[in-house]
Amino acid sequence: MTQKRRRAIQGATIRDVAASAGVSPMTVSRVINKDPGVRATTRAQVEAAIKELRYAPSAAARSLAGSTPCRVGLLYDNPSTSYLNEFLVGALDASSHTGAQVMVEKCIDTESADVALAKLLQAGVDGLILPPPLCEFAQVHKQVRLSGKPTVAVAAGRPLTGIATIRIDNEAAAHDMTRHLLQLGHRRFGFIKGHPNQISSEQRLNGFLAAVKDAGIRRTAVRIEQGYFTYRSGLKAAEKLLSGKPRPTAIFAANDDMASAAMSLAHRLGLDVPADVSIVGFDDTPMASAIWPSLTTVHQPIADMARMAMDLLLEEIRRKRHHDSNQPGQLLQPYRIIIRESSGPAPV
Amino acid sequence: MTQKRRRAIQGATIRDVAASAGVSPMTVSRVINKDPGVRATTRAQVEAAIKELRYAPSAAARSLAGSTPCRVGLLYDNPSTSYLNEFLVGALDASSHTGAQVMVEKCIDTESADVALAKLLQAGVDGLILPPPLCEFAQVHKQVRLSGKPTVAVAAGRPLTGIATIRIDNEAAAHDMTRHLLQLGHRRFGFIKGHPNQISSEQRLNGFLAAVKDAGIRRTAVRIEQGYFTYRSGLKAAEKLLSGKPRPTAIFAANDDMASAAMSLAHRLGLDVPADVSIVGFDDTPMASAIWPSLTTVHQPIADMARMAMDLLLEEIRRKRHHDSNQPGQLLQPYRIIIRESSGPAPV
DNA sequence: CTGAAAGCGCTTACAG
DNA sequence: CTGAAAGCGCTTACAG
Repeated sequence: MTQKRRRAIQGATIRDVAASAGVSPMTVSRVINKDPGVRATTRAQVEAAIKELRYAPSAAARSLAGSTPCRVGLLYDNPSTSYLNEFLVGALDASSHTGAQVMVEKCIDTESADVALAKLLQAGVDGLILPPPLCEFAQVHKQVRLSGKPTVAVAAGRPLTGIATIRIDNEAAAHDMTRHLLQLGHRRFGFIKGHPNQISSEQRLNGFLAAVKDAGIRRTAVRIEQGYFTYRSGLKAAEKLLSGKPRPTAIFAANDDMASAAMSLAHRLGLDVPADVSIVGFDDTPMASAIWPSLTTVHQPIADMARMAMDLLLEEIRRKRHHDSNQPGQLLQPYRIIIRESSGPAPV
Repeated sequence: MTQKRRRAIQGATIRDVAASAGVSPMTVSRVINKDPGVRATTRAQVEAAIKELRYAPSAAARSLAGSTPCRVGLLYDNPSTSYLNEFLVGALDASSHTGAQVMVEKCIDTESADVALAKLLQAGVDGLILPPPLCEFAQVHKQVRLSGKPTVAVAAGRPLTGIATIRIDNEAAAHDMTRHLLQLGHRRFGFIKGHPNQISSEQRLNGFLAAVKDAGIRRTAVRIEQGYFTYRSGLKAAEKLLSGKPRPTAIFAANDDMASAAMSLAHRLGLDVPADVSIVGFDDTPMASAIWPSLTTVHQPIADMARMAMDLLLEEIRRKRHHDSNQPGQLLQPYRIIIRESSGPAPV
């Protein structure tokens, strides 16, 4: 070997990790690819070395060598810009770690979902990631199943057959949030529903209704308005709720965008939040802590869920490749109630 | 060789072309890379073979072998969630088209910018993309220059030596927007400045002041408050502006987040937008069309700028590799004034 | 002006 | 459960 090794600007390689962990490159490769046949202790050592060396597999090498799925299609159509923001950060991050090439397509309605999906499939994606609300459209499911491509649905309302999902327990979260309002003494409620095309909308409403019922509140003290997860729809719904007599002392919106709209309207009507009316949301997008007063809401780990979606998808692709016919993974993530400034004691 | 060659889904390889043209793979490589040192007749033979075999070089192999840059670091620290959203969509898209691996790091302040940058460099990125405001921090510039990595600054205030930039003419845009307000009859103005750590803040202010001055408006009819590009800072600034006597009839905020905050406050004070006060922003983030009334603002092609940043960066990396010492590219993008509902005739 | 050798960082296929 | 060998398709560095 008269030639010396070319520059090492590339950072750590699989060989460095192997040396550091005291195993062969082959074993490192197995860990990266989540091969189950690696002893737990070995895996831990390798993972530690990966972390320490900040090792990121080379996408080029993996795809050259042949195994890695390199293309992941991400199809989105999300009305909430802040939700999407979080999601993309997670997706981009996962893409950089896994070396997968994420191909993004946006669509505006169900019609264009068809076209966009076809486009992704033609580009040769190995699998698909569907953020809400696309992940809940029956038509999209059908097309996805037809394509035979492994798919992960994020924040789907419930487990889906043949499609992996990552979600939280929307009903329990809404129930907990409502209990928070009840504990503050609220007895007259307004609820702004999410888009009817998403199961989670229904689940959030159900959690709310169950908690209210458990507390012995009569249905007449509860007003429900339809929203569509957008700021604008929240504005309309809040208008109806706040002009009703008697006025609710607390409004629970099924996402942060609508809660924020409700707050804006309350201000325009000269109401103080939370002295006159408490307003709470759902998702804990960055907007929740940006606005004033800051929003009490349900925290959903959106970026993490996007990251996990990528990992789960790569796993599914491999499973399918090995003709493993188990049901796709179904991950349930934890949520948290975040109490900020927009909720307070009910006015006397 | 007991092992047989793996599937040939890839189509023709450089070896096939070489064999067909009766030369070595090396010569084919030279032709592909437009190396001038190849005899014309040889080149012609190779090109014919390439055509005949429909040969397309493998991106993965090229990048592995060393010619194509594969890793791009994206360091961000942006207070505006909607701006970032747009930016990431563009970055993710460009990443999928170029096949480059984008490694994302977030930092919270200048201190952590140091750490985050070091992290990216250690991960072996070939170049860096800096969205605002990082692209304007002197300390970040210094560190970037020290690293010697090709870098593209997006939406920097002005051309930077040694760093490629993509930007719009902030001053001209602010000037145009102010003319729009003047044409509507406004004569008393409030202006919410952007973060002082960004040159564009100053430029937007300057454009505004120049237009106001050109129109013969006295400085006493103009109130300027400091903001920091965040919703919260916009709220504070708007509070000062709207409580002043006489009240301005138009407020120009240096970005959409602050404009949106000003609108929220105006509503809280019982003012109608635009009947009592016109409010305009800058950036045209998705928020601008989400809120109500929708926001008149300056459209900046954020996602496109992120996409171009990626292309420009790959070019810079190649330039640097060939020791081409020209000044890095400086791209100026067009802007547009988008007139929506939040601006109207001055109250009489 | 052209080519033979070595290697990029990873994986598949095989062996133990 | 783990590893040694061969190879993915291309390029850099060297030699002629």
